[in-house]
Formats: sequence, C-alpha cells, structure tokens
Amino acid sequence: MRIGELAARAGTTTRTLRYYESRGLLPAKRNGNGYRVYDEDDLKLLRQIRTLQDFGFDLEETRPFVECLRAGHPEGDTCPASLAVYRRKLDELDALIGELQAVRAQVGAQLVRAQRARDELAVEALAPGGPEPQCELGGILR
Amino acid sequence: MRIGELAARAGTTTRTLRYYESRGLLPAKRNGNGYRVYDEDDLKLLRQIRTLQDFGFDLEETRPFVECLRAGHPEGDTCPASLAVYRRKLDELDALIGELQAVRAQVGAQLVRAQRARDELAVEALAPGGPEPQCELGGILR
DNA sequence: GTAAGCCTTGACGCCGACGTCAAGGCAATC
DNA sequence: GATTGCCTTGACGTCGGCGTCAAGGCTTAC
Repeated sequence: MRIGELAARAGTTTRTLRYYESRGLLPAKRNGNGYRVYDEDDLKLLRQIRTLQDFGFDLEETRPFVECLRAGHPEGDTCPASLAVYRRKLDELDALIGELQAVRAQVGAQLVRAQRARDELAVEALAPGGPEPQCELGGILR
Repeated sequence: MRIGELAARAGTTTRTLRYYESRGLLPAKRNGNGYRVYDEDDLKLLRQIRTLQDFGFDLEETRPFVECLRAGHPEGDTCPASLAVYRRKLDELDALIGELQAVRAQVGAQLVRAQRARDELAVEALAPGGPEPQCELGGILR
C-alpha cells in the first residue's frame, strides 16, 4: 500500500509518516516511480508508535518498541529496552502527578485564602470598625 | 533600581524582564539615558508573576494578578478575575491529573502484561512442549 | 489531451518563554 | 583615554511534532 492508505488506516497523516521516516523510525521501500510502499507489518509498527504517542511518549521513546517488533517479536513491549522505557515512564508519571498534586494543593489553598480575604474586606465594608468573628461567614456571604 | 538589580533580586534574568515588558506585563519607566528604572512595587509584581509561573501558569494567566496589584490591592489574587483564573487552573489541574493517572494505570498494566509474556516465553524455552501453570513464576525466574 | 487525484522533495510556520549573540551607548575607574 | 561593566535594541535560535504551501511528476479516467 502507499503512504495515503497507510496514513488513513492508522488515522494519521502522510506528513506524519514522512516525518517518522525522516527520523529513521519508519523507513519505507520505494516502487518504480519513487512512491513509498508499505505492508501490513508497517501498519503494525505505526500503530505501536501511535499508541505510545497517545500515552504521551516522546517519539524517541517509541524506538525500542519499533525495533523490538522489527526484530521479529510478536509484541513491541516484551524486549528489555521497551520494558525499561515503560518503567522510566512510570517513574516520570509518578513524579509529574506528584508535582501536579502539590501545585493543586497550593493553588487550592491560595484560592481559599484569597476568598477569605475578600470576605473579610466585604464584612469590614458592611460593619466598619472592628472584626466580628462569629461563624459560617462563608455560607452567609455566599 | 535598574534591570540587572531587579532581575537578581527576583532570581531571574534581564532577558526575562525585557520579555515581560514586550508583552505589556511589566512596563518600565526610563531615566535620562534610556535605562529602565524599577521600584519596589515592580519587584512585588515580578514576584507575583514568578510565583504563578512556577505553578505552571501561562504568562497571560498572570495578567489579572498583576493588574489587581497595580490597581492598588495589597494582594494580586483577591480580585474576581484572579479568582476566576485560580478556579480555571484547578479544573485544568484536576483534568490533567486524572488523564495522567489513567495513562499511568494503562502503562502499568502494559508493563505487567509484557513482563508476564516474557516470563511465559522463558518458561516455554526451559520446558518446551506445554505450559506448566504452577505459581510464583515471577519470583523464581526473577 | 487534459483534468483529477495520487505522489515527490523542500522549505517555512507554529507555539511559549525565553537564551544568546551582535553592535553600540553611558558611566565610573584606573 | 582606555578599560570595565552596566545598559540599549534587534534579531536569530531552541525544542517537538508536525501543518501547510510550492512546484512538479505519475497514472488513470474522461
């Protein structure tokens, strides 16, 4: 099959396939008139790449999987190098998720603090002079 | 103070300050010879920007905070527009964290699956012919 | 023969937040 | 007056993964 069909079958674009080839990730044979020609195995490689890309893997990180498949293994992720990428990615994800959760907590706390500061200013505007520390201010003031 | 001192006091670079100015975020007065001149309030604005940037806010998202400070409020995050940015960012963070956790789960499952596939192939290589479904294979085969 | 629909290579554009280099001006010090 | 160390503007580079356009070639259908 030619580049357009492969792209369509994998749900991507010809530009993407040419880009992968330029990176040495998905080289293609050529027919008489210079057109790229692909087979079913290439589709399998491409699907492996796309799946990992959807997971957020860098293109370079997909290379071990592709090479594993090209080496004849029925699946791209059973080779040691692929497993190593999985593990490294898990570590990265854990680290990133942890950082994001920390940021979320900080931003959440800032939001609460800023809202409380607003409420206090509003109360002061209503009853100027001093604070009236009762309770449930948030509920009353909306 | 001039640009170099402000940058140093905020732990950033002069290039960054000029970039902020080019974005209209942190305009500077000029002295006689054309040098940028800043005061303590500018340092406060800059620190607000940097804090939010460290949280992963886009530069544009810091603008309401800066304008809030410049409007005379003692803190940049008590204005409605700033609170709205906080809330939007919390939603974004929650969505992103959720996606990453889903990816993490998928990748983790793939790792387990791929490792099991390897182990089974290893067992077959040791005892060719048929499967020997005992237990603790992972432990024995390392 | 010509229009349509594939394909080719090459090259520039995009996004964000700056880094880095170039060429030159101003001020203080030796 | 010459060096040093600030400062100025302008402009190109970076990173990844492509999008998009240009100019042209091949094949098939009408």
